[in-house]
Amino acid sequence: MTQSTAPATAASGAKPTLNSIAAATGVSRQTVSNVVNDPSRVAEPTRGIVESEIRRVGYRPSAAARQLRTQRSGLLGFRMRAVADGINGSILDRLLHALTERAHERGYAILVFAAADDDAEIAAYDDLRATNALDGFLLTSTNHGDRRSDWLAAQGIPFVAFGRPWGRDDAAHSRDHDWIDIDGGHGTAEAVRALAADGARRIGLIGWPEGSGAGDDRADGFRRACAELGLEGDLIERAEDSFESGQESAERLVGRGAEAIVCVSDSLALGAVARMRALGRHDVMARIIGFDDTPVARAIGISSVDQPIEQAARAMLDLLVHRIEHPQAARTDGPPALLLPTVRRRTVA
Amino acid sequence: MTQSTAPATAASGAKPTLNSIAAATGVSRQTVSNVVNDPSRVAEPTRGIVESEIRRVGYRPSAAARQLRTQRSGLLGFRMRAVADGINGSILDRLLHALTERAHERGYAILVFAAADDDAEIAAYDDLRATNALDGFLLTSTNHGDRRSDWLAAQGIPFVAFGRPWGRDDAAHSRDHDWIDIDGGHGTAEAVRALAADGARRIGLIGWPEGSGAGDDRADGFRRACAELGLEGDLIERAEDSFESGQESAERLVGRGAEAIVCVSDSLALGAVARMRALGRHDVMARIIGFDDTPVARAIGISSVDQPIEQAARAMLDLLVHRIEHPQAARTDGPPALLLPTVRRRTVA
DNA sequence: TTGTATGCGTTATCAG
DNA sequence: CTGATAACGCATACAA
Repeated sequence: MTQSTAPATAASGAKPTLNSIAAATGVSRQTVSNVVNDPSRVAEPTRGIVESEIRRVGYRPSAAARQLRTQRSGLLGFRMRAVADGINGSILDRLLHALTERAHERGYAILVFAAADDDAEIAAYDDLRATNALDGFLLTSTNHGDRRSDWLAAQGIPFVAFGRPWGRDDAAHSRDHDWIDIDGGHGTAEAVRALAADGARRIGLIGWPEGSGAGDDRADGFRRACAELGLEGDLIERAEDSFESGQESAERLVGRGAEAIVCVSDSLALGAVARMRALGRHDVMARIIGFDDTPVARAIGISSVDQPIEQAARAMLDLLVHRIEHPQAARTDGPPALLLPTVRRRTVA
Repeated sequence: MTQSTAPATAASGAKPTLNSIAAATGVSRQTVSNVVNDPSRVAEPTRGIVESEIRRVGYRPSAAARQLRTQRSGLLGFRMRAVADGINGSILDRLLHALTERAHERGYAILVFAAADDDAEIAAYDDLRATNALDGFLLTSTNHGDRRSDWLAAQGIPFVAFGRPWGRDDAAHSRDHDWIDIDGGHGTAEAVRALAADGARRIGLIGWPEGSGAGDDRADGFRRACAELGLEGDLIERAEDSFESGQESAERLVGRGAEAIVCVSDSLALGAVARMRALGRHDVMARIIGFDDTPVARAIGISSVDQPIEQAARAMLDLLVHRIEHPQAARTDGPPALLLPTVRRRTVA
């Protein structure tokens, strides 16, 4: 156990290669390659010998050589976005974490890159694909008329989006490409139901400005649930995603008679809670539900809609890896999965 | 402007290569290579022709081929850690964002990988280095007797750490390897000074349990500043990094007579603020300073020590890229830079 | 200044 | 079941 972590770097001199172990075992290089890539093809006496030599010298195939030959890199691209808010902006960081682990399990690694906007992102795709031969891309924050997915699809580059193809919701188009999403509308609807079960009748929503796919979806869920329950569904304020917006919108909503509030983000919820506390409206403060179940919400005790990010990451990788490894395969049947978030109830300290 | 983003994928058939453009321009492949890698070596009539052809067909060198030849990948490794807290855990996410941008500027890309613990991280180094030929690694969260840096140094693999080589603080050892760090002690000291300037005499500290490099450093800075100012320096509580710890420690500190509190993280500060508010101690609440200047602190209005992460990222990349591209170069003179954080004063809403 | 030859480590094809 | 041969795209020494 002198070097449990570094299998065989110290002992040998030069880096082991197919050739070197072929020479050492007296078989052809091709046979060694077969032992590595398709062991069933080589008969037992030989295979054992080669395998043990491979272990002995700690041979690892060269990704570069393999990539040169196969035109595949085992790399997946993920664009880093500037953290907008940081409170719930962390949702994408959680996603990246989860994707990294899942990718590793499946033999892929993730290459992160920076891009200022969607056009820069497309340029980066082009570049990374041409030079580094990335096998596919992981898209986030899709939106109406997203040019990125169009471009990738046109190029025939495998990718999967976290987010629906907004704006092309007829059945035909929704299968335009692989995607996975979380049913935000279901989340806000559940939030409304939870609040109603608490006895609230006049429930308000603090949403994002109209026009964003995810934002409109969450607003729709809110209205749907209100209609179902026979509640007034127009207690809606829309504002950009920030603490301040949460404060102001919340105040406006209680001014309009709201007894409870659903927020489409924890930033907004945090602001709403703060303002309600400041106004002495502890009744409303106890009935605020945020979105994303961020650490802050957990700490403060704000109820929040929890998105199954880990599950989404796994699904994204399943889709993408399948697309990469079976390029010719027909699209999978049925619509892609829409994962369901869960409301976490808490009590503000 | 039909394809501003995809220079030349549509027009040509096969992917352009050195050979193909050599053939097209009637020069040798080597000359084309020179035009790409060392334009000064080729004379004007030729160079212009080749360059325009390169642009025309949108040629991009193959990273795989280049890597196979040069044994360099242009890839830097960064380990993703499980988000401990999320409130200030985001500091590493900020770092990754910044590193990604800086790396891009210098022609490198970042490969993120998952590892459960430091041993797994070392195993990952070994693996990524052997297969993907990563050029170097970016370490975070260094600690006492860090085995990762020892291993990397022993292997002669370029790397740079975000964090000092804790525990080997004699001058000789502090130059063991490249690192960059932020002077946490300076941050807490500044916080103490700011609070003292506000008139506070009995200032408390909520720190992390003894034994972590960064934690002890911040505690030291606190004591140093107290001593300087002639203040009592033993109003210290140490607890794990969480909202709850912040609440409890803060309560204990005011029980011991504290009029103001410095926290080594925003999670702790958030807890402290909440508890002070609950206890009606608005005087203390207004004199709490956190650490990391997270979005939450900004939103709530908690003062916080702001770490110059972007600057650190730039410095890390300077160091690492230099080490990669000039392997033989002597270590730079003088001690590595210790960046100074800044106190951001705010008022809790 | 330009061109020629060779090899980086691997896998695919096809023959034995 | 195994092995010889070729090619992936590039860069580096060296020759012209």
